Amino acid sequence: MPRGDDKLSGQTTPTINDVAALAGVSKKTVSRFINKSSLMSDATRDKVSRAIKQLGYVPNPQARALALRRNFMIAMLHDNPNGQTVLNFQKGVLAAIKDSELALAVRPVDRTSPELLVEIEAFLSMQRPLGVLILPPISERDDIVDLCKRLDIAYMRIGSTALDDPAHCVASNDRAVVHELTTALLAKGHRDIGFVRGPEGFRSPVEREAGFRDAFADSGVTLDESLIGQGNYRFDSGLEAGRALLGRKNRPSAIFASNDEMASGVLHAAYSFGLSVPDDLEVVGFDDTATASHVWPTLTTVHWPIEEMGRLAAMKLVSEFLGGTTDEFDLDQVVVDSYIVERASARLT
Amino acid sequence: MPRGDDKLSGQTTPTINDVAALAGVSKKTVSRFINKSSLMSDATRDKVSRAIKQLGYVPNPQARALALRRNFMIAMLHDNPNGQTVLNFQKGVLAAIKDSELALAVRPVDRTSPELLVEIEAFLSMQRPLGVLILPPISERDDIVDLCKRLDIAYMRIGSTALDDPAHCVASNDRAVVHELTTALLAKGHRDIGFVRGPEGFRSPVEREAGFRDAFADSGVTLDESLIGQGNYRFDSGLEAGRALLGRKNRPSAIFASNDEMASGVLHAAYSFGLSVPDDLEVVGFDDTATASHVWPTLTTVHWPIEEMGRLAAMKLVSEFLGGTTDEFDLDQVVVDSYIVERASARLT
DNA sequence: AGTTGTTGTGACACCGGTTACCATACAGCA
DNA sequence: TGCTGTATGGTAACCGGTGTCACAACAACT
Repeated sequence: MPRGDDKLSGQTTPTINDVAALAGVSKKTVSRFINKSSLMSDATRDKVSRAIKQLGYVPNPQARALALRRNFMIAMLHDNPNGQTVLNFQKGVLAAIKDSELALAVRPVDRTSPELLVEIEAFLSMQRPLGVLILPPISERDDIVDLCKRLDIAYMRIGSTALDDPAHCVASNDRAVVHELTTALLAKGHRDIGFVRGPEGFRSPVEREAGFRDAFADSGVTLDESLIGQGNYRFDSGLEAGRALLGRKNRPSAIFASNDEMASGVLHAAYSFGLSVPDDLEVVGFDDTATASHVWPTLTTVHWPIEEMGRLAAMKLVSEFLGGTTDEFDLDQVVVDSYIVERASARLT
Repeated sequence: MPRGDDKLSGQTTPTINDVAALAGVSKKTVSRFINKSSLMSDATRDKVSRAIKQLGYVPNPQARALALRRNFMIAMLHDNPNGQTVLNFQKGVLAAIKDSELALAVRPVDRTSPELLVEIEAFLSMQRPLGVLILPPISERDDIVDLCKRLDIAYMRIGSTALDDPAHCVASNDRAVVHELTTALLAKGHRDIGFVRGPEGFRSPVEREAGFRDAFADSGVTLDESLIGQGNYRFDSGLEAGRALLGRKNRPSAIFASNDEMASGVLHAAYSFGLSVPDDLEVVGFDDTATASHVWPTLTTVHWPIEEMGRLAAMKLVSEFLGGTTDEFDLDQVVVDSYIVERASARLT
């Protein structure tokens, strides 16, 4: 006579109780095993391990979430600064957590909304992620970080410069690489180099601009301030700034745009003036998004390692909870190096 | 003498018990209210409602997840077919669930992996989302859909043509719009029109190609099969196919690439042959991603309403659980219309 | 040998909801 | 008035884990 359970045995997933019963221990002991408690005898560990394997037991994340008051997921908080960028970052994060049981929740926000903090708090206290990855530019906002601390949610800030102690941030060295690139342009003989700045009020544009200015200072070349144009990281702003720069009586011989999208805009501006790139004008960008290799001519740019940063940030965040898999990563690492990618829009050598 | 609770009153979030106590009812009654049970007197409903408002009570999703065996999130399953596309879809989904308490989990998979189904099953049974949005091309796989049914997880398939009953799919009318576009090219006098096909084995490329062929048939023009090149939706394949087409003795006067990325590749091919677009060659793409407006000349393309599809799909999926907010949407809608966007790479009028 | 300290294990309450089932109150009916 | 039926509310068990704490076993001390 079949037991009630039997007809469902294929459907029903084993619980911690089943494992405990099979191993002949209490559920607490199984829980200890799952959480890698050191207070266990090898004999017990073995019994439990065998039972788990035999039943194909997998702990229920919802139950753990309730008991631990944390969901088994990490969240990405961003302000949609650049579509491609977010996607690349996301790719890195997903690569890092692929083999874990974690999910990735994506949460875009609007930094101009007065409700920003309230919305983020609602999201975080609702979903209670294990940790949050905060992308630039909102990674610079201390109020959001304070919120995470108050809610006791781990966080990782992504920036163009270190924003916090090493345990809580991952950064790129924008300033240094822009310095390098600008120096190369100066060494090539360019004197009138236009610069298209990113949006005001955030650090990444400031860093990139600082690298540009540093290079002039270090090379002893005077920077013509009127060659610095304002943009907002978007295509149209690059087009506009490019038109303004190229419309001058003595137009620049090279233009550095703070990101690829604006650099594409500059290319369009150049074409609309009938200029040929790189013969009449050299153009460089920053980010190395797909756009950089799809425009014509292909963009000489800086590879911004946003995907690697995503992977590193996720690893650092997750290592607190999962432990172990830190082999291939130095979790104290903060800076991921950018590097120059030379393509057709500017020859640097 | 302060009670123990008091010093935490600002920190601790109210539970269903607090609401029940304040309203003077049992937690079951509060639960009934939350789940919109009809078996309640107006007086009780009012008491509970007031208490909830007063305490600012929000049901704990983790607890509900455990009891209901469903997590309050929806998942996006995709095979990273095109970065920009996934991002745009994601945008639509997020717009749809913005005001709900749902989270969006993103889960890329590798359709060539032999472990595909196992991985998806692990993910779904682990996270137990309310529903899954399946993007093309894996939306075409019935085994994944069967898996969802078996796990009792709602699903929504996204495709270039209806893939299921109206309750479970959202589609675009690729075939019709390609027909329209091709017809316009033919009407303009083009006879040798190159076509760059998408990857083999999936429906969307087939649909787009079918629209192309239909237009020739309906216009009574003979299609030169050798003008059909194979691509895989990626830039490089467009470049290669473009080179092949343009290297022929009698090169085509227009090329239709099945997506924008390949169309960009075709543009590069044209430049490498010293051809001017649109004067020597007209090029059209498909998707209307950011790339289309960033390349030079800007691409005449088809706006593929992937963002709108994301919004619609999410609304349809979520409406089953949340009810209500269906005002602005026709939830039986399956097809979202694409339309032609005329830019500089081809003039159609 | 008796005391202390350390380590491994289990009993039980708890996380914050939902569901099954039972207990009322009250209306309609004979 | 008593009986039944239907609303409504309450109780306890449950979802599947984790935390606290008591306790047993055993080694290392006086």
